[in-house]
Amino acid sequence: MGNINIRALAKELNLSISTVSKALKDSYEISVETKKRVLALATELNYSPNPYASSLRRKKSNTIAVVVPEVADSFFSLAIKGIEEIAQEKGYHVLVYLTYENYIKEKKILEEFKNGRVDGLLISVTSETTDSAHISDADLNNIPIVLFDRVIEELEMAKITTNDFESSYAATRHLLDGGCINIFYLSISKCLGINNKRIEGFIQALSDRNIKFDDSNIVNCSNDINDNEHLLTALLTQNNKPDGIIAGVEKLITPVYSICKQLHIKIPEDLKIASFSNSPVAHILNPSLTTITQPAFEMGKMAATILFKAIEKKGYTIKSENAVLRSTLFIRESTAPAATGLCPSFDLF
Amino acid sequence: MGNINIRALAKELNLSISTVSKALKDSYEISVETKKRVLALATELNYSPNPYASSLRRKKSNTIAVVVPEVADSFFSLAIKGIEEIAQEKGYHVLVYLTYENYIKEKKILEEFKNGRVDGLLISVTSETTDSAHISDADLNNIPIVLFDRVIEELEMAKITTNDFESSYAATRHLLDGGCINIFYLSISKCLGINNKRIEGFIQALSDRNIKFDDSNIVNCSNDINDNEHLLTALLTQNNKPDGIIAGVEKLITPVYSICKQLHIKIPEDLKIASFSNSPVAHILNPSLTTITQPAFEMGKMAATILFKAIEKKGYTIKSENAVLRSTLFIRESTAPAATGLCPSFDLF
DNA sequence: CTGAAAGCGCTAACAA
DNA sequence: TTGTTAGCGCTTTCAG
Repeated sequence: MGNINIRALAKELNLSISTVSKALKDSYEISVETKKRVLALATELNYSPNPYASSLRRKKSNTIAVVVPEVADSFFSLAIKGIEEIAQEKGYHVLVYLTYENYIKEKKILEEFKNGRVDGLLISVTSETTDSAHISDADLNNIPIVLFDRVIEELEMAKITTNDFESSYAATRHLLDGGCINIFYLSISKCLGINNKRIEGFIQALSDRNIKFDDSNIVNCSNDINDNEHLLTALLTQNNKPDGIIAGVEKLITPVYSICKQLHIKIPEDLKIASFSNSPVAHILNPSLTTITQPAFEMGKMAATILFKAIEKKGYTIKSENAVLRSTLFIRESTAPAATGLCPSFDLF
Repeated sequence: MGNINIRALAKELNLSISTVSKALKDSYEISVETKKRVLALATELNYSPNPYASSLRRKKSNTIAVVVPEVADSFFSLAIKGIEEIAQEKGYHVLVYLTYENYIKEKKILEEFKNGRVDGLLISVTSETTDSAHISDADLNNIPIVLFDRVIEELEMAKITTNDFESSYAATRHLLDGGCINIFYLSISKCLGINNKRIEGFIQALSDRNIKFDDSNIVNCSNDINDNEHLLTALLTQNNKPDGIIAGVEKLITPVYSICKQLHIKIPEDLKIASFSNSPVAHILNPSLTTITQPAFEMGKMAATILFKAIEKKGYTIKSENAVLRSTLFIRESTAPAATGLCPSFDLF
């Protein structure tokens, strides 16, 4: 009934509590005979140890926390999947927290980790997060932390990222090669480091080709769908019309495509589009979408793997671990050069 | 430093442990003055209570578990989001477990809940799950359970589902109205109740129109992508070619669309397609996809809300709660009748 | 209004 | 090889 504990087993078997405890842990101190008896009764009575008693005593929760801005997004879903897979292998439990791109929420959530609730933390910060004191705080409590994807540069902690500058550069270059001369970058946040790197890659590619541009070529989108629709409609109807777009985040593709359809803007003839995206359906979109695809699942796995290195080896520091994985540019129809038909999709790198 | 506990506060303030404990809980027994002092020191020392000590003592974890087959899927992502939102409101923590459609894993995961780790469980079973003893077991441990989407009929527990029969019927009817006479249903599992209801709706719609069909009109897909590609290629090249497809699950759409492109099968002219799907990009696919869309986010919220009713009111039973939410049929280009252009999408019900 | 004390269920010294 | 015992940090009677 759940209320069967180690004491009940001990009583039933005429053994001491500690003997039972050790037997259940398969301790070498206990005779094979006794172990058998204990195990038999345990399974018979459907005994299951109370994890919190154990956590309290051992100061170990066997639980990790994953804090992400969003889950209904291919990147984060895949990352969580990677994390969960490793955690399951290691016998750990995974607490998932969503921040909804809200810094206050993120801060409040991290408060919960200063007290032994989790043995480690994996986090990808919100687009509002500039201050990182809340993360340092968690660090001060000696819980190992791995930042992934949306990291904070200044923090001296383990970081798993992708080659954002290079992949953004490559995508921009690809649009330029296709004949674009007025490309706009759709950004999600002014403060996100990862976003800035992507923007830098974008700008560098333009500079390298001596294409003129200014701040207005960077469009700051919001987290609100309606706002974005207005913003994007304005962008696509303004005088200085874009002939190319790089979307810094997957969720902007739906409104962009919809608006183009509405306004009869032809992709890729009138407008070429590439997006950072992990959507599995990019290649069956109309037209199929050129994407910069991050190895989300692998990032999750790697982040978790590094975290467990710190958790398992006490005192071992992972603070300088700094993996940069490579994204892949999948070239598809949405960026096909003029007068060409269907491009087969392929991996650029 | 995390090792600051209630005892340290008490010592510092020359108060007893219990007074401090009560003060922190804002108990009416404690003077305003004392409360102030306690709170002040607590914040100053960055005190945070140990959740597991509290859980152990109160036999309450303030944690719920969500067990789902998959997370890189729009339906489950959205459902998790709904659940997490409610949990956050209530101040609960959410443990997420993925079963990867593996019954053994599911069983092992549920084992963990017989001991107070969680105060409640939300589960959508794997496509392999036929036996439900593991779920009844968890129930016997008095932890409230809400089954959602992929439920097990036989279990007398709270269930949140959608009108699978009706929506499948409506989708099939829609294909028939569009002129299909040889529709195939792509199924994920022979044992899943939800799947069977969808199949029944499908069959009923065919029967009602006196369309002949047999078991071969139900194609059992696997969880392996490669297997499915072969299966679907075979289906689309066989003599008895389908002129309509209903996909019982979102992830089959990518291979179906790809194969059609490869084989130059025109959608919707040669083949009309409708799919159960929560993908946000259905309407920008090529061609845009007719979907039966479940209210995934709302289902998650409702499932969590019902769970909390049971958690919060001790002894209150939710076992007979049985909400059936309505899916929406979004009619789009992939099922457009011959010679018609673009259909605006609308809600059929 | 405050405090003493028992104990949630388990672990780990230490003793026997 | 087994048992005794002292907590982990908190909550909650019950006394004062």
